[in-house]
Amino acid sequence: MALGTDYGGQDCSLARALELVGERWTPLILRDAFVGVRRYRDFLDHLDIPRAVLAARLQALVDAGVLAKERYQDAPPRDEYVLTAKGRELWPALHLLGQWGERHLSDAGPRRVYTHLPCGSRLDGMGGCPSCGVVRPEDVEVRPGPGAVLTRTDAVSVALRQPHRLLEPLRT
Amino acid sequence: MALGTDYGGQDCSLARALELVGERWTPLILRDAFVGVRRYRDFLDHLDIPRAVLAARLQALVDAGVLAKERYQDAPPRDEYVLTAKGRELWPALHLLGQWGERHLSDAGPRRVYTHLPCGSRLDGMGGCPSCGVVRPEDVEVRPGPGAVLTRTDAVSVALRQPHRLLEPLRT
DNA sequence: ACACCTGGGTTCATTCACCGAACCGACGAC
DNA sequence: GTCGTCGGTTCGGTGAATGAACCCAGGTGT
Repeated sequence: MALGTDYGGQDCSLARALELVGERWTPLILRDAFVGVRRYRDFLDHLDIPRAVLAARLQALVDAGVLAKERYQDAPPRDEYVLTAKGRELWPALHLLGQWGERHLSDAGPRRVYTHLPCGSRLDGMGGCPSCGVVRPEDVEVRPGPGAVLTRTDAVSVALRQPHRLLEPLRT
Repeated sequence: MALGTDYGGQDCSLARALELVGERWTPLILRDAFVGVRRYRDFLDHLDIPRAVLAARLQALVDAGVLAKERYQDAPPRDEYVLTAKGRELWPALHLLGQWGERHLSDAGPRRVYTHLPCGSRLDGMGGCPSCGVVRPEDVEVRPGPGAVLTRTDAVSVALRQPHRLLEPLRT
C-alpha cells in the first residue's frame, strides 16, 4: 500500500486499523459479513461494488486474518468468507458507528433494530448492552426498524429483511 | 475514503456515517480533535496531510455539525475547530476501533493508555468502562504506553506526549 | 516605510485508486 | 455442444488525493 491508503508517519493504532478496515467499501463488507453474507456473489449483489474492488478487499481481509476462506462444496470447488475471532471483535466498533448514524443521520427512525437476545434489551445506546455489559454478536438479533427503506429488491436484501441473528449464514 | 464519494444504494446508517466520517484522513482528524488539536496549522503539522484535503475535510465536518469554528482571537482573526456534542458522540466508536488496533496490530504493547479518571480504570476492553459503564471523553486521560514510538518531533506530537484529558486544548 | 514572517487558505499538474464493462476458465445442466 | 453460473482478472477512462507553488491579510522588525 505504497501511497494513498496508508498513514505512514502516524504512531497510532487507530491509523494502523484504518489501513486495514478504513478503505472504501471495507466497513460495508464487514457489516455484510456480520449480518450473514458469506459469498462473493452475494456481496456483489448486495453492495453494488466493482468486482475488482471486492476481490481485492476480500483478499486483503483474508491476508490480515479478519476473514477466512472456507470450502463449502467440492464440485465445483467453492469457498465462502467467514469472520475469524479477530474479525468478530470488530463488531462493537462497527455497531457504534452505525448507531451514531442512526441517531444523527436517520430522520425516519432507526433503519434496523438490534436486540440482545439473552436479556431482551434493545442495543441503541452508546455502549454495550445496558443490562449485561459486553455483547457477543452471535447473541444479537437484527430486524428492520421503522426507518427502513425497502428499495433494494435483490435476493440478498430481501433475505436479510427476515429477523435473524448476527453471523447466522444467509439462506436465500 | 481512499475513496470515491458516497454509498448511494445502501439503506444503512453505517453507510451514511461513513460518507461523513469514513473518508480518508477524516477519522485521524477527529482523533486529533479528541486529544486536543484545534488549529489548522497543528492538524497540518501533526498529520502530514495535504493542505487542500485538510481544508476540505474540516469544512465538510463543520457543514455536518461535527466540528464548529470558534473565534479565539480578533487581531488577526483566527478560528479553531472544536468538536460539537454530535462530534463528541463519535468517541466510543473511534476509541473501540483504536483499541482493536492495539490488540491486534501493535506488537510492542499499547501505544497509548486510556484511564477513566473518576474511577481509575484502564479502558482497554471491548466496551465502556468496566466499572462505570458509559464514558464521557472529558473524563478520560491519555498518556503514552510501552508501545509508543517517538519518531515524530513536531511540536504537536511532543506536546501530546504529556498526559492530559481528552478535549483539553493543546498547549504548545 | 518597507521587508519579512505567520496562519489559513486556494490553484494546479501529476499520480493513483476506483469504476464498470469485457473477458476468462472451471464446472454443471440441458 | 451450447448455455448459464460462480469467482475471479484485465483494461481504458475518470475522479480524488498529493504536494509544491502561490495568495492574502495582518502583525513585527528596523
